[in-house]
Amino acid sequence: MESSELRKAGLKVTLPRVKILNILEGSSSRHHSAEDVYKALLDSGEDIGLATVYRVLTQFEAAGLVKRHHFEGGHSVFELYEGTHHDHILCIKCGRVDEFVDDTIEQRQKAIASELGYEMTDHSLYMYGICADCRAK
Amino acid sequence: MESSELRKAGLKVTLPRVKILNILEGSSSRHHSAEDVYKALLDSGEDIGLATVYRVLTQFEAAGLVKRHHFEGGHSVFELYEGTHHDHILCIKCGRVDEFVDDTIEQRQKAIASELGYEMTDHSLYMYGICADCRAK
DNA sequence: TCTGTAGATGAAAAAGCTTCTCATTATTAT
DNA sequence: ATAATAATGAGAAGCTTTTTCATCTACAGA
Ligand SMILES: [Mn+2]
Ligand SMILES: [Mn+2]
Ligand SMILES: [Zn+2]
Ligand SMILES: [Zn+2]
Repeated sequence: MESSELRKAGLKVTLPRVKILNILEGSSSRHHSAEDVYKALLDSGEDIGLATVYRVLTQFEAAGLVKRHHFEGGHSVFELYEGTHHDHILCIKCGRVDEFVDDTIEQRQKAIASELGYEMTDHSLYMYGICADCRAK
Repeated sequence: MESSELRKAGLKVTLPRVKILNILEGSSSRHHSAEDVYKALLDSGEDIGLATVYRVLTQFEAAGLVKRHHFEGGHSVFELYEGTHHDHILCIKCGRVDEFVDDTIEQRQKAIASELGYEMTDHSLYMYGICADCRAK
């Protein structure tokens, strides 16, 4: 149930927060812009402001419920955080997104940060290309 | 001489383009926002519009003279393209930027893209952390 | 060197995403 | 149920970037 997740995160259980969490959990796609979420709310008849969507997503991020990404093009996309890091590869033709984890890359990143004197706090790896479907024309 | 670089790129040799290239080539820092470049122009007494700065940087990118990056926070930064790819690690305290290349990571990226059925066209890896200086307080 | 024209520029407006403000409303502890 | 506190919605505003359009410039050709 969503209420407990929200309470656990120290957030009051309000209708906008429940509805937004519903959308993030119940959607077939995993990566949503704020606008996506807003439109889904409108479609399901909810009258929730765009400002609230941004506020709530930012709060969810701060609470660790969602992860924010900056895919090419600038604007933010959000996805439910399931406790494990992964990276992304995007099709520049159709927008398809695939996820992956590679231990070799993860380890090299740590090593490089350390060699350069950094204590790493975060990293983001995005790859762009043309997916098999799009290449098949 | 800058004029030949511009001509080689198929761009007319105009004062704004020469001045902007000067700034990119003659600056101690390698990574500049459009605003940075604009301020540098103002400081050197040039009266060049911000719109022109954006236009020229975008043209330079299209011509392969500069590479555009999207560091965390959304806005674009530009650097002269010297013919070789590299990745970046940024200090979240002081803004310091270090560059690196790691063949292991590059190869794994290619392999992963291929495993997932993609023909890779681009990739970007940014790491964030706290640099040695900033950790030393 | 002069000239015509395609292309470049500057100023201002507009676009697109995101945040802020503030009056109103909802939640929750008591 | 009440009071205190936090959340919401609408719209304004903020920021970076792009577009528009009238004016100006570079440069190929005469
Ligand atoms: Mn993902
Ligand atoms: Mn660089
Ligand atoms: Zn595709
Ligand atoms: Zn630092």
